[in-house]
Amino acid sequence: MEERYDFKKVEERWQRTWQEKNIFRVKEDASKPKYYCLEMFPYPSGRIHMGHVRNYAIGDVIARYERMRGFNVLHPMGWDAFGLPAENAAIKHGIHPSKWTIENIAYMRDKQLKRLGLSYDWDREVTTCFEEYYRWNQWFFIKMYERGLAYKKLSYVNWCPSCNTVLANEQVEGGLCWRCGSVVTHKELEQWFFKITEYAEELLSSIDKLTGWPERVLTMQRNWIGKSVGVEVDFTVEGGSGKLTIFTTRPDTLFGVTFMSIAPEHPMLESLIKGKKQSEEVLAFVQRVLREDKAVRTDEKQEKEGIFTGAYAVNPLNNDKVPIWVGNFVLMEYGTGAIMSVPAHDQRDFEFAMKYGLPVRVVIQNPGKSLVAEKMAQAYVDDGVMVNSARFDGLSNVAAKEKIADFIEQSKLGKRTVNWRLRDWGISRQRYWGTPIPIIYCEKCGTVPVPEEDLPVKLPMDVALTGKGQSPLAESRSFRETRCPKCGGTARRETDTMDTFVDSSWYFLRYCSPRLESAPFAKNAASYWMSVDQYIGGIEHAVLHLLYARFFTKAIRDLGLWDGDEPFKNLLTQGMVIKDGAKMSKSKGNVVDPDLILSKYGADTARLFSLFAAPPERDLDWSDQGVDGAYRFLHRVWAIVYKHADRLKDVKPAGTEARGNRLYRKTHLTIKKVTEDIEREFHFNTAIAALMEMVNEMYDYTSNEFSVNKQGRVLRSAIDALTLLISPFAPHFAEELWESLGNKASVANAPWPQYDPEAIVASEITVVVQVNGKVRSKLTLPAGSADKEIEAAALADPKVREYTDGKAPKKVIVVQGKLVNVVV
RNA sequence: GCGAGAGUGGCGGAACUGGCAGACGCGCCAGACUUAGGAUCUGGUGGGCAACCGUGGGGGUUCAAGUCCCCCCUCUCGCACCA
Repeated sequence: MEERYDFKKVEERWQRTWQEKNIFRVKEDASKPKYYCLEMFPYPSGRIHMGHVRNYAIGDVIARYERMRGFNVLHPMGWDAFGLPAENAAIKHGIHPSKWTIENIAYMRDKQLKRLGLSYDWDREVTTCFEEYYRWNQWFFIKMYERGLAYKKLSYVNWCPSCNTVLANEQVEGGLCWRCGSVVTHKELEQWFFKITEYAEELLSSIDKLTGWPERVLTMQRNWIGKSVGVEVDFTVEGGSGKLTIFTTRPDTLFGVTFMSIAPEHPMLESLIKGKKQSEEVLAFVQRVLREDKAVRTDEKQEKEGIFTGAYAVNPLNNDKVPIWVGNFVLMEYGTGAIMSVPAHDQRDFEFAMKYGLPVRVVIQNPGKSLVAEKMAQAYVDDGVMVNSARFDGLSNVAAKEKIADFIEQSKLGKRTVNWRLRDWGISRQRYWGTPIPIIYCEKCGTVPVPEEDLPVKLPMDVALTGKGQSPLAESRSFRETRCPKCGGTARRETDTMDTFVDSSWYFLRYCSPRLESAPFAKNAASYWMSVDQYIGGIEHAVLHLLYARFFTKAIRDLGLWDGDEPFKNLLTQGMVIKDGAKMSKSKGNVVDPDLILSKYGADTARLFSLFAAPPERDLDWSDQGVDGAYRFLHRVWAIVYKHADRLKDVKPAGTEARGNRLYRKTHLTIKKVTEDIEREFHFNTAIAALMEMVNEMYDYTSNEFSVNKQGRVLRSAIDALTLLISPFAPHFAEELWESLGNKASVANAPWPQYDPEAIVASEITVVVQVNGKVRSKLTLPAGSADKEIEAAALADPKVREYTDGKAPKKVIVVQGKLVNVVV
């Protein structure tokens, strides 16, 4: 151990040692409990940013802690390596996406991540753009195709004009592209879909099992899936031109229908307006609305507009004749594209009725005060008693919901049904750098999946990328033209590639057996390692990756490949790294480059600071001065250990005989505190604060006359504990101290310290004395003093006497060993 | 509008079941060592001269409230015409 802490030497040395000795290589071991710790793998953009540093530092503390607790820890890392930036770089700089990606990975792995000292089993590295990986994307696709979970249909899709590709619903944020922020347009295209809706019910119901996930992620998923239970009801169109089917979640308001509204795209529109005097006007309205951009039209602030079609529908419950309107707010893709409108009990309908002078009919009476239709200023949407609803009058509307639904089903007027907001997952992308969809189109045989033995369908390397036009793969004749696997005739390949979110939907399973060539993963390995015990990543994936991965896991289960329902048992969503109150971004000029921090302070300081400055789930405010503080702390620890290490090398650590010693007690209190803080929601910031307190105590303890004989053993046990406790946070640093104390094996595999409950018992207690709830004095009493003794001591206290002014106390409250409140 | 989370010193943040508000760190002030200090160590540091006042604001419960209850304000994130 050198006198001065030289982080560069220390970190390089231990990184080399870990690698040479394969300290973090793991394999299945039935004799040990397993722990799977996973951080969301990065996109190889070229450089890591502070968000990555934070994410991996958090994961590494957990992995190292659980390892020391005796778990067999799987802690892998890989690359989400397909995606658009590689293609854009190719277009801009003329470098092949493959070369660009592989060079980025090499830099990020060897020059950045490895410098952070993360305890990964690098032998399990997974790279999704390699054939050995993406062939299994294709294999899953075919398995899903065979089961009807992958299908092709013509559909309106979200189209990003800037990225030149399709986007899934999950990738459109407020009408803008999630990647580049361009306004998303719509296009009709033949698209491949994964039938995620098949799992809608289970994806929703098993959310309740995800007790280790943050509530807001669960809420976001629930909202996204958007289950709504209701009834479909057939209204007949007056004049006999068929049925108009509507969906409602409020069958209890059926008697209050005063008009109907249909979407401008509704297929019945044409027949409804045929021969009506207003048909031209209606068509003009519809065309105007349809020309508007979808994002604009569906903006809530957009004024609700409509026009009467001239046609009427008959309410099957009371035979009322109600006008049919076209509304710009009615969505063709939700429900049936037609709604019944009940202005008395729906605010939107109410506003629409007021605007166009349509009638209001109350069918649910407010039990408090009587509603009068003409005097209503807004819709009444709460529960109440049924009125104006024939034989349902007098029932509570909650009961009537069921009764009316029953009646509708019995009379064959409609049926109970469930509507979902969740749409099937469109996975076709008209881009190059992704997994080719393994489908062949044959004129004779139609759509033919590529046979398993012909996989992978390799991504050709000689495709010209222009960024213009359709799928780049369509430009490659050698790729496009092929033979039909069924009849051998000429055929063409599908030239779209898969959404890269397919890659990340099962990579956690691949880590279980990353080099397996016969299957995506080995069932026994997955049985041992899965599920992921702790998953860590950003909140931005709440409904993208995290929903797709859950879907894939369930589909994989149904393929019989793994016996589990959910991929991630516990989820930690770490906050963003911000600086000067804003997210780090090039345009703001507040980016902190991890490379600079690593060169100036080293990995251990960078890790320590990013864990100390805020609890993991909160945003972290980066502060250069705060980093100095973390750096200083390590130097301070180094200095005190260096000062005593030589003398203490052969000193036995103190045992139970040291109970009662101040530093010994602090040591055990710190072991307790750090352990509990890690266990309790990973509160690393307070755990590190406790370590700082302990170091302050060590300085205090050794500042006066110090004798190795008398105090050395206590100090030795303090330094031992400190080294172990700090090792998940500052691993290189801890290894160096651990070695200097005479240990041969890596601290990474040393057992986590245990505290001695007897050692933390205090011999004296400080009792706070309050008069009328205000702190007036403090008493130091022997531990275990009885309440009566504490009370007597408090009343005898001169300060208390002064404040009670000689009056007899009205009441005295004694909180066991802690506090006395004298009430006068 | 709905849902989730948050408002505590000059700053980042502590306070786990109601019981000393401000742990720990940054910054600042003073001292020591020094030719020097942007190194290190030691001490101090919520406001106010004081009584006292202090956890976004206003009420309440309680011997005791950052913590529990009611009303309101602000900020962040997500969803948002879903019938």
